[in-house]
Amino acid sequence: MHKNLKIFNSLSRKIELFEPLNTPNVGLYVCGPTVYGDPHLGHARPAITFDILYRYLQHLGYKVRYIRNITDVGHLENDADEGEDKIAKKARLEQLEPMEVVQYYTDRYHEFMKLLNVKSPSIEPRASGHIIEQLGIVEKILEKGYAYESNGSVYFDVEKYNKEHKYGVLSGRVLEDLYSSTRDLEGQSEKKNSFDFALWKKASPTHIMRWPSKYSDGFPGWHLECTAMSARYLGETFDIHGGGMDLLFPHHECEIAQSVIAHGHGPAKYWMHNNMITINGQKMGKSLGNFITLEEFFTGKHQLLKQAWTPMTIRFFILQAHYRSTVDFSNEALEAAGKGLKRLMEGMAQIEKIKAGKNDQFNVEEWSDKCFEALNDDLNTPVLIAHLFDAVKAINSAVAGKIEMSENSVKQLHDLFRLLVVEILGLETETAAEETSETLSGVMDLVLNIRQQAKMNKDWATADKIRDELLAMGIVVKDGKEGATWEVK
RNA sequence: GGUCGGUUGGCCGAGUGGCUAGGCAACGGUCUGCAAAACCGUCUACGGCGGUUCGAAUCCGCCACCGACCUCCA
Repeated sequence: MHKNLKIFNSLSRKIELFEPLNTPNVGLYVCGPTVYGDPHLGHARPAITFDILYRYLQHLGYKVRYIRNITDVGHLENDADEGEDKIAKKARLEQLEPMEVVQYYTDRYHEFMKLLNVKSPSIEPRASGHIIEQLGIVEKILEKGYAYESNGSVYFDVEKYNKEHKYGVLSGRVLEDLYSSTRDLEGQSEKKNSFDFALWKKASPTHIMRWPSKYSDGFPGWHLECTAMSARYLGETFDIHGGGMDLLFPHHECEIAQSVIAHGHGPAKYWMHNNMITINGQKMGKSLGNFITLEEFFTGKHQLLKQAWTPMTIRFFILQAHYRSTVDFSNEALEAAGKGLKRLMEGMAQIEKIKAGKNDQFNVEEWSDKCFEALNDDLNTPVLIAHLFDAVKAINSAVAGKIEMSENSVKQLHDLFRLLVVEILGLETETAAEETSETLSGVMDLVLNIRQQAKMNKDWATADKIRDELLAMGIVVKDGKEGATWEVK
């Protein structure tokens, strides 16, 4: 019923109505991590952004096949495709088999994604497991004459491609500009032009990750894996291709070129790109060395961090900004996010305590429409969150007896709030209180009863002592009109 | 240098040609034995200069500053 999701398509640079190629099925492909280092805050952004999309599409009733790859080969370290494979390098440094490195960081990635409550994709293919498919595409492109062999490597001929097709449709690049801007990289290259990109790279004698092919013992070029794996699992044309904005050029541009030649058309109907997380106004990234890993956030062990932040605070922090805007990290921003999240989650819990009345001073339907409108508007989570806070205000007022809500409204609000917060935004209560044992709650009832007695006897010393010492143990006592409640901090 | 994007109140962050999100912080009040929580209220911003318009933070132009991409990056 709310099926008028609109998304910003990087290809047209416009907001478009989302219409699947083959309703109710939706194919979604997102570029995953290169597993050669611990996941940092920047990795959390696309994971969470597309997690929201995945969850929301499912909520809308689509059957979604979500592919997020693991890049474990062929990602070259230096410019001009002349560098050393990232994973192989790390492996040599640490005296490990490359696949050990891959396994370790893949596990780490999964571990942290799980903490962030990011759902697993339907399929998580590895580049190294699809060498045959990639070689198949190399073959096709060679056959069609848009690639050339050079010293055992195969390169895509961008200049030739650009004559019949437009290179740069996604990024807005013009080939002529690339001649000048990349001029100084030429020289010892095997490539005809510096902007040609590798489809297959011959491995140097010391290179450990290698596969046989008729061109050479080598490994596939970076852009090829996504073309091969998306085609294999989603078909040659699918609905949405996503990734970070930094992948827009050259990675996604090259994917389109490869696909156009190999399959006769671009891979995806919609392209979506999330913006970067910045730190002091600069992109947080590996190359700048200004990144903070997720583990550091969760433990607080980083010189720039004032304290540890919970996974849900990180998630909420990211969702408070629109995915196409940059979001600037700071302790203050995280602190504000953490407190806001607490208010939101407590508000959700308070719904249970509303005593339904006769009048209805909160229009749930109108509110609900606004919430879905925000989601439909290119996944505008910050606006959705603003609406959620409006509801929190109403909930608190209702609990305080300042406004009335009908029984039906309370029920609707309860269900909708949970749907939006838990199912779609993927926010969960993190307090240990969730796992409160019967024993503890029994003990707490007793303790609070004794305190209540003390209060009635105006024995403030005892009452305060109980409150203060519970606080020291991490249990917050909240006095209310109907007696005290408590929660584990 | 080229291409693209941004500049919003103390901070973070939405947004729209007129009805002026939200969170955090701050201040005042209600409640409370005190406090916390909660509630109510206050704080009215859109880089600069021009232009279009009855009306612009929102559209156009110029300028300034910041950033992304052009090499690996989410």
